[in-house]
Amino acid sequence: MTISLNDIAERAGVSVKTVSGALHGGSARMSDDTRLRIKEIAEELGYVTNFAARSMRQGWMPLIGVIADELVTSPFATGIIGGLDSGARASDMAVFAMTLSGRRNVASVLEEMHRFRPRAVAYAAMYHKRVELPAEFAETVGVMINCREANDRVTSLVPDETGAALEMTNYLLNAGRRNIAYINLPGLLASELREIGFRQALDQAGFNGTEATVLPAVNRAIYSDRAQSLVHSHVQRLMRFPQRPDAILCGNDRVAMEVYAALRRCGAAIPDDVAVASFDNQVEIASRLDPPLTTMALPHRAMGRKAAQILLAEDRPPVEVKKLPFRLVERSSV
Amino acid sequence: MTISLNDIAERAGVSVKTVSGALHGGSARMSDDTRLRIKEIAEELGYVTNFAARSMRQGWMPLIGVIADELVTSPFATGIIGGLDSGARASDMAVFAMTLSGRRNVASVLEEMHRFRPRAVAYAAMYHKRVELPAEFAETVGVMINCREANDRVTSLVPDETGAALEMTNYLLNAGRRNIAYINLPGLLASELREIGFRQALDQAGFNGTEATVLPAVNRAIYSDRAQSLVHSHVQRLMRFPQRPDAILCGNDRVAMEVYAALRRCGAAIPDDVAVASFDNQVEIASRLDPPLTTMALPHRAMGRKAAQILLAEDRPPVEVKKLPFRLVERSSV
DNA sequence: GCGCTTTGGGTTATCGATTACTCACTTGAT
DNA sequence: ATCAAGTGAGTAATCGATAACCCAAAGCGC
Repeated sequence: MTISLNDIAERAGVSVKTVSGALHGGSARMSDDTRLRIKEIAEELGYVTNFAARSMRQGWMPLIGVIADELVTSPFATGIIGGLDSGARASDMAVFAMTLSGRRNVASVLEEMHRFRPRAVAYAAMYHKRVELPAEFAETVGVMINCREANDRVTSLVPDETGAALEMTNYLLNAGRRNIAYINLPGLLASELREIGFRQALDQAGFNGTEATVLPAVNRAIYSDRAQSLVHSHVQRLMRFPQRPDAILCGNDRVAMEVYAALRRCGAAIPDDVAVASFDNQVEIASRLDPPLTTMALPHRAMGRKAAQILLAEDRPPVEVKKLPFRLVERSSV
Repeated sequence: MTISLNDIAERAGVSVKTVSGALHGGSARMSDDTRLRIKEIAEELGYVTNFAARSMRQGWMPLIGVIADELVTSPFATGIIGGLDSGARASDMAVFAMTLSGRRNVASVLEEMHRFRPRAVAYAAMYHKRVELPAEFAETVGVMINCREANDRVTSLVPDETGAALEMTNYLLNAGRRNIAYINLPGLLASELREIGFRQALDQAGFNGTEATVLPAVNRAIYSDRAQSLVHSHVQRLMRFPQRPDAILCGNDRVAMEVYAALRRCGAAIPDDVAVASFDNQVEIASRLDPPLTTMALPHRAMGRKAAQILLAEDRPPVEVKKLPFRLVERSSV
């Protein structure tokens, strides 16, 4: 049997309310003497608050629910959940994640979640996308993380893809690179937005299109051999151009990995002959490559923390789409 | 305001107890007519069970708590949490994970967890290790996943490292390989146990030690250049041996990745000249390598599922250490 | 000395679901 | 016709923490 406030009250010879006040209500009126004595007894008996009981009165459990659209364990989830967790902990809340896997749909997972009466619920996607949320849940879900609700009826936190590409391209330009190729992953929302930023930066710098090249890598199965050979052939062709690129910007770190291999085969040195830069900062890849890859880190942790802030705010702020900045991680590939 | 049984009872003109019986108590005595009518009203009002309230009587929430010793997001966690989740769902339980990060110790995280009154608690490690659990928690934690309690006072589920190495080595022997080198990662529990299996298999096959070689890779920072060069130099030396190995068994998939690169530099073909095999089945690596890597898959999912079974069993089985078998994933590197 | 405020703490109702107990009304057997 | 068994459903207590409300004693100004 677990210890309850009642057990402590009995032992201390006071009423439950006094015990409750002593342990939780910081400002409850009582002598320091009583408070201290009660705390000691609680400690001694090994009392642990029963959140379920408390929630009967509060109406909610100190939980932030997260509906994740992939198993909560992609390398990308680390940052989101971690940020959410640190933001939640600041308000003595815990994060409770449920995964949208197999044939479970949003509606059923949300209902399952609501059985636990979380204080607030967020929806998190593993990669930047648009998500169609059934209309009746637009109010239930407080924040979309790493995704936008199809009709923007819910506050969304997404990476500022375009801004990141702008920044990274300018970084390459500032490093003296003039002939920049961009190997993209078509079909992904992130890629499309990054491409916009890339072009913007070149426009602003006064370059016209002919000096820059945008080439597609393969979208879906980036593990397959075809993808690899596609990047390889792109790189080979690029290196035979009269105006050989002096920098290659990659859609993400995986593409960069293939570009590294392709450049090595062509005998091009990184960064001396060709600088390589990329997006995501998938640490296992980026810091492992030789030379270590300069890349824009996704603001996963920041999105998580910000989400907690928004969800736990006193008054829910108006719906908006917040674009969070990437962080430039300088390694030695530029 | 959320809907309660009371609201439904009022609307249906019956008592709460009848509503409770109709919705949850499968065998409660009442006319099908009443039951159906109540269910319809519940549906219409959007009733969602309040687990907190239910738990007041049950004494626990339908939760399986997991204390994870790393952020719940290593690629290895996928299987454990996923298995746990599928096992839990079969009993209408949810998985509630908390991470042991920063300066939070087991005691404080366990207390935090107990506030939610989970039905059972498991401890999960991200890689196979021994864990020192404070004595007072040996009874609180029901199962250790992927780790063993220092004094084996708690039922543990761990991968059968030795058996896996035995099986894989025999697989190589059956494939006609006779000169097998093993490049190990010293200092890791898993590696040491695998090495035992490797030696056992050779012994059983009647080989003496001279024909097999066990070489160390670097333990900690396997991303560093030194590690890479260590493996490289091992491989180079091996390939110059009079009795050149025809197979290299690797401590894990990362080591295999480096071995691939080293072999390529030596001009050795996989698997024609040298077969390569490994452990873990880190899919992102193993299926990506060229040729795809044959490796023993860690039983993460199985451990998770088994853990749920044990935790939710009617009567807690006696403490034991269960070794779960790996699964041989045949690709084309042997 | 009287009434008024402050301090310390008790009483009791409440949140929502469950359950032991009770009760009224049918049936069916004797 | 009467009693026993069975059926359908209500009553009220309960779980643990909290909060509104109440009360007694002490301190204070006049």
